[in-house]
Amino acid sequence: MLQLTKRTEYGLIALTHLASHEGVQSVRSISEHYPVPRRLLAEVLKDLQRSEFVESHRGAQGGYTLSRPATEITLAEVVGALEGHPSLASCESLGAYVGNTCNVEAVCPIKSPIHSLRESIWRMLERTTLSDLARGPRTARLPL
Amino acid sequence: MLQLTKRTEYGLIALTHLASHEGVQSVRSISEHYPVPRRLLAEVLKDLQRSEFVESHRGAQGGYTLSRPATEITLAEVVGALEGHPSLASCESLGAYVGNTCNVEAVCPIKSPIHSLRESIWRMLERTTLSDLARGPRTARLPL
DNA sequence: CTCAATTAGCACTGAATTAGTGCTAATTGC
DNA sequence: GCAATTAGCACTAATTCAGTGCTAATTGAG
Repeated sequence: MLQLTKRTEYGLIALTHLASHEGVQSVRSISEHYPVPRRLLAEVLKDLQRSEFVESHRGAQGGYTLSRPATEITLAEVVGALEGHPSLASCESLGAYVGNTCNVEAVCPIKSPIHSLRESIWRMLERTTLSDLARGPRTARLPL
Repeated sequence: MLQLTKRTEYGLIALTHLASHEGVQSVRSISEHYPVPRRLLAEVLKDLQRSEFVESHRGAQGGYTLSRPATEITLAEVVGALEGHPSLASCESLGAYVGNTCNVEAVCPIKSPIHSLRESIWRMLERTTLSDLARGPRTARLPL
């Protein structure tokens, strides 16, 4: 289904929030701004900490901060960390195709085109940073 | 998971096959060329018939043909028909957002950017036709 | 006119993925 | 000490997806 998972979506929301709000932000304070299951948001932030997109501050008054400038965090990195690099079509990965070539008709007819499609999507994600998202819904003009 | 479903993949393979093979092609004859579950391919072709991408010819010697030139069938149409237009982020569809605006922070910080992301992917799909796929894996240079 | 090949329809099962929750421990400012 | 917070991990429930079973209708060929 050519679409991002909720986790990724929540992750992007959280990161964007961090990008546009100074200081340590707790899960509670972030979740108060968006209609998002707090608990799930917490899980995602833990993931983002493990992937080192954010730094965590434990204890009371704790929370998260971005560990890098928003201009240096690309959507490709975030999406890649939260849901892995997509293969778009299975013929790109393996299974039906042995030794990287279709085992019946020499080469899968759609393999390479689909591959370039994915590459293009990915390049788009690589060109878009958190600060592009943080610019806000009205002014945002993504570099696509 | 930013990736196409098997059904879509099979559909694209079938359509590409039809685009590069003259005359009526039965599910059997198509499936003999690719490592694809015949039965599932048949289901997908039925869908494609309902969406009027192909014309069916019933009875012995029956099968399918493209109902339009391959140059006029875009990936966007096919993907849209087989798996619906992706909303990418759930805040675009509904649920959390009432009346098209986020009910907590006026506007979701990622809504519009995610929206443009999706639009961009979609435009990419709209620029790619079946004949681009049918050009074959080696020569294919998608108009991206 | 019969038969085999084929599409049509539709429901179903099982697997995989995703969404979301429960619980407890560790940390830390106040 | 205590309340707020992150850490970790396991688990359930919901949804989506892949694939199959079965039967009817159609039609060209012999």
